[in-house]
Amino acid sequence: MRIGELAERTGVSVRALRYYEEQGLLASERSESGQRRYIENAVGRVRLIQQLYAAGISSASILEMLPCVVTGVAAPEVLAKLHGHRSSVVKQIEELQETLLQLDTVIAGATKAYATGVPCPPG
Amino acid sequence: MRIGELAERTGVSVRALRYYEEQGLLASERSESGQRRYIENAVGRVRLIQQLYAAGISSASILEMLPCVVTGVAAPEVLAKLHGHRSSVVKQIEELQETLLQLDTVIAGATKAYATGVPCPPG
DNA sequence: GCTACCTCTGACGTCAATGTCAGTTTTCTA
DNA sequence: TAGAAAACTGACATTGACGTCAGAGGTAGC
Repeated sequence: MRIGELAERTGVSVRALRYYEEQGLLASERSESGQRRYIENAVGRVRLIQQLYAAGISSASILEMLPCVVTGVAAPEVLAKLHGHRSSVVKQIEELQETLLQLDTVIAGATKAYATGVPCPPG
Repeated sequence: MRIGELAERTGVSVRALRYYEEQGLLASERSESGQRRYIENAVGRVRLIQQLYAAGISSASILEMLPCVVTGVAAPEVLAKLHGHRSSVVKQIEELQETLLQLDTVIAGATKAYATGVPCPPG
C-alpha cells in the first residue's frame, strides 16, 4: 500500500511515517519512481511503534528493541534494557493510578461542594 | 524556605520551580531583597504538579484545575474538564498495561530463544 | 569583612516528534 | 489526455518543560 493509505489506516500522519523510516523504525520498498510501498505488516508495526512511544520509550531505544520484537531473540544487553523499560512502564502505571485517585478525590469533593452552592471561579 | 531547599526536598530543579511560578502554578512570598520564600505547603504542591505533568496534563489545564484541588470546589465547566482528564488517565493506564503485556511477551520469548543459542545482533 | 555559596533576571539553547511550506514529479480519474 | 490528488525531498518552524549561561546582588559562617 502507499503512504497515504497506511497513514489513514493507522491514524498516524504521513509526515510521521516518513520520520519513522528516517529513524530506521519502519521499512518500505520503493516503486520505480521512488514512492514508498508498504506491506500489510506495516500497519501492526506502526501501531507497535506508537505504543512504545506512548510508553515514553525513545526512537533510539525502540530501534534497539525492534529486531528482537520481530525475531523474538535478544542478546543479554538488549534484554537488560527491555527489563529496564518494563520497570519504567510499571512505575508509570503506578503513578498514573495514584494520580487517578487524586483526581477522583478532587472530582468527588468538587461535585459535592458545588452542589452546596459555593462555586469556584471558572477558567 | 528558600528555593534551593524546596528544590532539594522535591527533587525538582530550581529552574523548574521558577518555571512553575512563571506559569502561575506555584506561589511564593518575596523577601525584602526579592528572594523567593516558600511555605511548607509548597512541597506538596510541587509534588502534585509533577504528578499531573506525568499524567500528560498541560500547565494551562493544571492552572485551571489547581484552585479546585485546593478549595475542593469546581464550576461545572471545570468539573467537565476534570472528568475529561480522568478519562484520559484511565486510557493511558490501559494502553500502558497493553504495552506491558507486549513487553512481557517479547522478554519471555527473547529470554527463551537466547537460551537456545540464537543471538540477536546487539545495539 | 571576606569568602563561598545562593539567588536573581533575562535570554538563548535543547530535544523529540512532528507540522508546514515550497517546488517538483507521479498516479489516478473523468 | 487533462487536471486533480497524492507523493517526493529538503528545510525551517513549533511546542513544552525545562537546561544553561552571564552578570549582578544577597546571605551565612568564620
